[in-house]
Amino acid sequence: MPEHILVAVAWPYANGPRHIGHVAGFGVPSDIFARYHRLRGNHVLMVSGTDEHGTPITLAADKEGITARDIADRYSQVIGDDLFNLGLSYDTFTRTTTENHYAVTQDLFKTLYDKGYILRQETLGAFSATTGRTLPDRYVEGTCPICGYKDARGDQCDNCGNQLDPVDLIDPRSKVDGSTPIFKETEHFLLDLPAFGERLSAWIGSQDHWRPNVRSFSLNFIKELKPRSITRDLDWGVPIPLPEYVDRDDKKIYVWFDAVIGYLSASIEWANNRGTPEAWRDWWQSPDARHYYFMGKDNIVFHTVIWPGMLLGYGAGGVYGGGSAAATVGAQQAEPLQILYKTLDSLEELLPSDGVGRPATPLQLPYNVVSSEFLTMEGKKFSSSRGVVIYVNDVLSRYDADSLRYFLTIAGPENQDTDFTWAEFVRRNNDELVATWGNLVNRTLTNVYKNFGSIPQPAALSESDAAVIAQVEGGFASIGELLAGARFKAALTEAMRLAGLVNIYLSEQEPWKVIKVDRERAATIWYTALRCVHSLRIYFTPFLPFSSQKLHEYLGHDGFIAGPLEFKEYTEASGRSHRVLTGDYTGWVGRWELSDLPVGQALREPKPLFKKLDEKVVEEELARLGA
RNA sequence: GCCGAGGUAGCUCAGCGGUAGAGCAAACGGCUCAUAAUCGUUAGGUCGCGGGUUCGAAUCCCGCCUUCGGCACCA
Repeated sequence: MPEHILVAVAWPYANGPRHIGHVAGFGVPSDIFARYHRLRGNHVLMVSGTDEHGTPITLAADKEGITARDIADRYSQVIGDDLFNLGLSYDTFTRTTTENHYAVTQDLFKTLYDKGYILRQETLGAFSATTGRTLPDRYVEGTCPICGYKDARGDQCDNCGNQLDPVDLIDPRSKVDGSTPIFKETEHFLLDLPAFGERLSAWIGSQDHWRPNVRSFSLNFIKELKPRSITRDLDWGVPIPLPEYVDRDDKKIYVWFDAVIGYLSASIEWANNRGTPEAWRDWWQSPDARHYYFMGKDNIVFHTVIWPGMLLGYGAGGVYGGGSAAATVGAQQAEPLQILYKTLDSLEELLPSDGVGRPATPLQLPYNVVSSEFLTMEGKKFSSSRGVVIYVNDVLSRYDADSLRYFLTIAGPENQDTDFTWAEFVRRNNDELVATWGNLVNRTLTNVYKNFGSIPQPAALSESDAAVIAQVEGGFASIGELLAGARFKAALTEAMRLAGLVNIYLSEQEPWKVIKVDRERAATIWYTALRCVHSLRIYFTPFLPFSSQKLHEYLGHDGFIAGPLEFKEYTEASGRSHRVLTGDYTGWVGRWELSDLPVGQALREPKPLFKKLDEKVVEEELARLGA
């Protein structure tokens, strides 16, 4: 039975281009996972988008004298291009600035508010005297009241390590322009996380299949749950859906609150865009669906505690959870919802159209939260400001996506921090990817193409022929199990080991010698190698989609085993349009199972799958870093 | 400071209660179909330090050293 698998990928923040550490942590792993499950015949929905609200984007905009939307537009484009070029096969990669996302976010907020899970509280906040903008704690600097250190930050003193409150700093100043901040009382909304404490504790405690660090970290975190602020004093965000706030420009929903809702809103957008507006429910309201979230370790609690808390609170309520707009927009709530959405022109189009009568069903909680560690760069932390950074775009402009995907999988930060160095990148590419897998494919295809032109008819298989075939074909089970368990590094290692077995087999059999005396035996040896390559092609497809597609074609097969992605433009009610990264993956032909190697099928002229890199690129890239 | 994760061969990492592993780098040999690719052999570690539990610990517990992450208004 095919399963419904939601692959929910962390939303890259659109205040600049993303570096390879970001795609190493969640982009490539999530894509491998999604492609594997598609090969298994499961119904995969892979969603994400650019995260476009929040203070850093407004600051970047101020710096350039343009609007926050300008910044978000620019980097949403850049990031989308990067993900496309890396071959990340999202069903929908959208943005948090769509009307759809605003509507879903406001529904979540309003529903939680109506249910009493959102509290109101007056707090003291810092504001810039020059711009009137809010200053987050870390953007206020001053003298530490405890140790006297002159450049303490509002949230913490880097000298004595004590946690601070910006109000207590002596001679506070704005980190942005040095002006003295103004402190004033402001009302905020807080998510009542303690209300979910027991349920979260029981739920997390029972998730035995999570990676241990994710589970223990989360369990520890919820020991001391406090209400968490979900609004900010800033003009760039989703409007607060309450009559007294919805039109105000000085207070919006906190970016993290809306960002996690993106998983749901993007699923709904996907369903709408393809003309089946209810289809998202097969993932979100089906108890059999499994949700996998991919992110870096700094985001764990947002996905294991805060978002699940929001989902628990929302339950089967709200416009989306209840199964239909009509069911929840009953007599009592019809009016507030009108106010709620009055900034939108056409609410109806955004709401489910035919869900009336569907039983209220709570939205699904995460099944697994797959968190990665961090990638470092030549031994140092990535830092855009200090120039310790390699942008995805930069790498892809000079090297193949599959080379980068290979490195980020085999040497990525799956279980612990790992280091990217150009020397390792070149070595992994040349000595592993090219030498083991690329070379096996190349020597096999060129020999067969040259000597037979098509897949040769084998005679009876010898014991060693059968043995190597059996070992390689065992990969469907062994590699499949590793992939299903999100153990990507081990899975790729196993695939490489199996490819190596075939190289050994060929060295022992020496078909290039045999062919001079016994053409039929040589044909059998090459058939055996081809049959292994034919299966290995499937194993490598999730990891290396571009080269696997080429191999698929060289073997004489038709159709896409890993086909093209596409951008589509969608226009919403307001008339504003946005670009979505998507693709039609249902027509792809590969299956994660043994398939016949058709004897007599003509091969297409093979070319090397991968490029060997000159050792000089190490020096060149290091020089580029220094410059 | 509190919480958490890591410190294993020259390098990058896997193993996480049962005689120390892989790849690369190093040394030697075979092969020459293949992107001078490949195949084989050898060498290389008191598994951060100190205690403890156990028949047995890299693997569990305690302490210390060290690196990194989180600690509510950066995402």
